[in-house]
Amino acid sequence: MSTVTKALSLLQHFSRARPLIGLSDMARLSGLNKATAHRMLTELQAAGFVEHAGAGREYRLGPALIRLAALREQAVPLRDVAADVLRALSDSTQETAHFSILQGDLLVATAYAYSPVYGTRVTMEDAQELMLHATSSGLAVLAFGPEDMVARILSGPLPARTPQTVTDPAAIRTALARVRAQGVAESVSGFEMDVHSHAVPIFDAKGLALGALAVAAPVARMNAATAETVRAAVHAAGQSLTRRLGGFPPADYPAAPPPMIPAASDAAPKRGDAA
Amino acid sequence: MSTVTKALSLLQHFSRARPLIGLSDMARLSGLNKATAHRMLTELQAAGFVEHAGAGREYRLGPALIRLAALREQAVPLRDVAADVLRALSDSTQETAHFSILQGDLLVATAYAYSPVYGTRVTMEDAQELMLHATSSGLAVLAFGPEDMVARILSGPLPARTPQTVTDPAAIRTALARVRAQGVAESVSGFEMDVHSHAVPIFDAKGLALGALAVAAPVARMNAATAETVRAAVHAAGQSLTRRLGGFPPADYPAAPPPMIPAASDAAPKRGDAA
DNA sequence: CTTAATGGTTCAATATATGAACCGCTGGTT
DNA sequence: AACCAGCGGTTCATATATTGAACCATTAAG
Repeated sequence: MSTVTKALSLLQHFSRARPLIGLSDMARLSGLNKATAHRMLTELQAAGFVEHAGAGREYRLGPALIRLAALREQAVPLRDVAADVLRALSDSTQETAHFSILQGDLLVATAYAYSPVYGTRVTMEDAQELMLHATSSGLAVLAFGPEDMVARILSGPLPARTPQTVTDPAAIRTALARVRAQGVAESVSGFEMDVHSHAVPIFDAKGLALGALAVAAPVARMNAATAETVRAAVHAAGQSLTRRLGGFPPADYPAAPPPMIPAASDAAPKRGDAA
Repeated sequence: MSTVTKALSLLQHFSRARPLIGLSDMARLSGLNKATAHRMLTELQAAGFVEHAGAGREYRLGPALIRLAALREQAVPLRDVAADVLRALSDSTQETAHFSILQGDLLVATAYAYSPVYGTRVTMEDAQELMLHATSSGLAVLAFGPEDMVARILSGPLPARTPQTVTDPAAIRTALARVRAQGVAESVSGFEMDVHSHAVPIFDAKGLALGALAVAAPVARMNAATAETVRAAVHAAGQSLTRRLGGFPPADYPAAPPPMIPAASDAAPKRGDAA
C-alpha cells in the first residue's frame, strides 16, 4: 500500500458517528504506526483536509474538502454521471433505463438510455414528470424518503393514471414496506399501460433518496426470469450510481441484490409464473 | 515536500476554469515528473478523489470529495467555525464582533463575541435580523452579491431605522462602489444610534457572499486610529473565516487590508481627525 | 506516587518514491 | 506515406523519503 493511499484512507475513518478522531485511535483504526499516522495527519492538516478540533487535540475533516466538493459538483452535473450507468444498465437488461431526480414532490426524468435490441420499447421524454405514488421510481424514493413526505403525498390527491394505478393509501404503505425489505420497487401498468418497471432509490451524501434509477419494459417481455435479471441489474447499477455521486445507502438499505419475490400481492398474479 | 503533500497539491490545480486536466498538463502545472504525477493520480483515483473523464483520458475531481464535504459540514456547522474567529477578532479589537448569514433578503446574526475591556459595548441578540441597506454587514454583502439582489433591495422599501439611516438608492449605490474598492463596509448610526460598525463579506465555495463578519463599537470610541486598526483586523479575520469555511474571495476582492479612507462622503467628518 | 492513557518526537534501517528514457498511439504537416 | 510532436502510460536502477520501536512530556485516575 502506497503512502498516498494510506494517507487518504485515514480520511475514510471519519463518519457521522465518528466526526472526531484522536491520534492513537486513528493509528489503531488504520493499523498504522502512531508515528506514521501522526506524520500523515500533519500533512493532511497542512493541505486543509483535516484540522485540529478546538478543545481536545483530536482531528476532524477540514475545510479544503468543501471547496473541492463544490468544484466537483460544478464540473460533473448529476446527469453526466448518470449517463454512463444508464448506458450499461440499458445494455445489460436490453430495456429502457432512466434516472429521475426529486424536485419538490415530483420526480423529474433527467437522463435515460434505450436498448436497440427490441423493436418495441418504453420511451421517455426529457424532464418527464413521474408521480411518486404511481411509479416504481416514486415508490423507491418514498420507501427511503422522510416520513413527512410520505404522509404529505398519501394525504394529497392520488390520481389514477391507469385502471391499474394503486390509489389506496393503506395499499401504498404496504407496498412501501415491501420495497424497504426488497430494496427494489416495482410497478405494473401503474403509470402507463403495459409498462412493467423496476426501480431503486439513489442516495445523496446524507443517505437520503435524491432520485431513482429504473428499468422499464413492456409487460409482455417481463416474465419471472427476466424480472429476476432486471432486479439484480438495477440494484447493482443503483449501488454504483449512488457511490459515483458521492452518496451512500442508509444502514437499513438491503446491500445484496434482493432474492425472489416472496409474496405477490401487488404484482401481477395473472401470469402464473410463481407456482 | 513529502509524497502525500505533493499528491494533495495536485488537487489544488483543478478550478472552475480548469475542471479537466490531462497527465502531461498536470505534470507541468505541479512541476512533478510525469511518472510521479501519473502514479499519484492513479492513487488519488483509487481513493475516489479524482476520476477519469469519459471521452478524453483527462482527470477531474472525484465523488469521494462530495461525501467527505458533507461529513465536514455536518461535523462543523458554520457557527462553530465562526466562534473561534469572532473570539479572536473581539479580543484584538476590544469591541463586539458578530457574524451574520444571509437568509433570503435579510441577514441573521448567527454568532457573536463580546470584549470585556470596556463597560459599555454594543450588544447582540441571537437571530437578530439586520437589514441589508442599513447595516455595515448588509452593505458588505450587497457590494459583493448578485446585481439582481441589489436591484431588488433598492427598489423595495428602505425603512429608516434612525435619522442617520441612508435611504436614498443612489447614495447607497455610491456607498457600495466604495465598499467594493475598499473591501470593508462601514456604517455610522445607520441601524442603532451611537453604533459605528465595520464589516467584510464572507464568501462561499462559489465566491458568492454568504454573510458578513462585523465589528461594532460605540461611536465615541471609534476615532481615526482605532478605525484603522478595526478595518485591518476585520479584513484579516474575514479572509480567515472565508478560508476556514472552504470558500474563497472573488478575483476582484481587495486582497490586502484597505488603506485609509480616501474620501469621507458617508463617514462622519465631524470628528476632524482626517486633516 | 504509581500506572496507563494521551499527543508528539527521534533516528538508523529500509522500503518506497523517483525520473530519464522508453513504448504505442493519435492527429496534424509536409 | 512518411514524418513529427504531442499524448497517456510504463520501466527499473538509483536515491530518498518512509518507517516504527523506543522515547518524552503531559494528563487523569487509583
